Amino acid sequence: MRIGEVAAASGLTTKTIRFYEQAGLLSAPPRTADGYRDYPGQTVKRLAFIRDAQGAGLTLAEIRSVLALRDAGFSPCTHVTALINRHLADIDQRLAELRATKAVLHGLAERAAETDPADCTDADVCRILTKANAPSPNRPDGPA
Amino acid sequence: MRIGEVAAASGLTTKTIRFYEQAGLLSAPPRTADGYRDYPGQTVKRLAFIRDAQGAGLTLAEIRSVLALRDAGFSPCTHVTALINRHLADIDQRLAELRATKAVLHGLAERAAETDPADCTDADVCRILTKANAPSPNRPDGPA
DNA sequence: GTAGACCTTCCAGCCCGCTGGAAGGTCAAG
DNA sequence: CTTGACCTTCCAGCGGGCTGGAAGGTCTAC
Repeated sequence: MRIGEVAAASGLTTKTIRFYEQAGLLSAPPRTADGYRDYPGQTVKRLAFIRDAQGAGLTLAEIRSVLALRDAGFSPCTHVTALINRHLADIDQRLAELRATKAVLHGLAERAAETDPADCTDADVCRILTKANAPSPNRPDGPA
Repeated sequence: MRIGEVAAASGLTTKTIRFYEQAGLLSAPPRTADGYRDYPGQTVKRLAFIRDAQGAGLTLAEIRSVLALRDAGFSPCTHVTALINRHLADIDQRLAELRATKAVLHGLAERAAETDPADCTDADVCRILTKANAPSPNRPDGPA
């Protein structure tokens, strides 16, 4: 099938499909006499897999690694399990960061509510934001 | 003071400071006779403010808008409050997304635990990740 | 013959917040 | 005089996942 059909069947754009090829997620398909890409039907499944894996939060690079294992004849189960666990850990960390930021913002919102704009002088830029990190005993550091 | 001193005092790099100038967060300082940037002492405070605001999760574009208001002689309080509230909303949404992804991954991890690699055939790429082939009877699928 | 739907390639840009490097100028110390 | 620290400019790239456009080839239908 041609790229447009694959696109329609998979819900992606032709651009994205070519991009995936270029990114190593799809191998280059055979070409018709006039140079058009001629995909086997499984490509649609492969793209569906990519979608699923993306939905699970895997990056294209990770998905590529899974596909490469499979393409090389290995069962990627162990690898996939490791990826899943790593992503779970990442997510937990990200959740913690977000919650910390949320707490900071809540504090600021409170402060905003009780701040008189008249107190906000030029020197401070903005009194609401200025001392944000100061009173906190343990600052979450680094723009992660 | 020269850019290096400002960098040392603020904990940023000279690169970053020049970048901030270019990004409109700092106005171009006067120059010494030999063309070096010659910053007033307040710049360090302004940079500290930028850090604080970043710590609160504001983007540089937002911080620029706050600074612009202040520089124009307005009190940015209302604006800042709106930004804070918007960020809180964003964070809640992001938290929800992350939790959803986490749930998906947990489901996958479970499936991984009970999947026999031998069942994982070439056609599937990986049975753990493939949604369509999921034979689990009790998996409510709800993409967030 | 001509429109238009499809395909091809390659290059560029998007967002965000920097970071690195090249190539040069300026100053103080030894 | 040389070394080295500092400063200047400009340009490029990172990661992630595409997306857009230009400029062209090819097929079908009318």
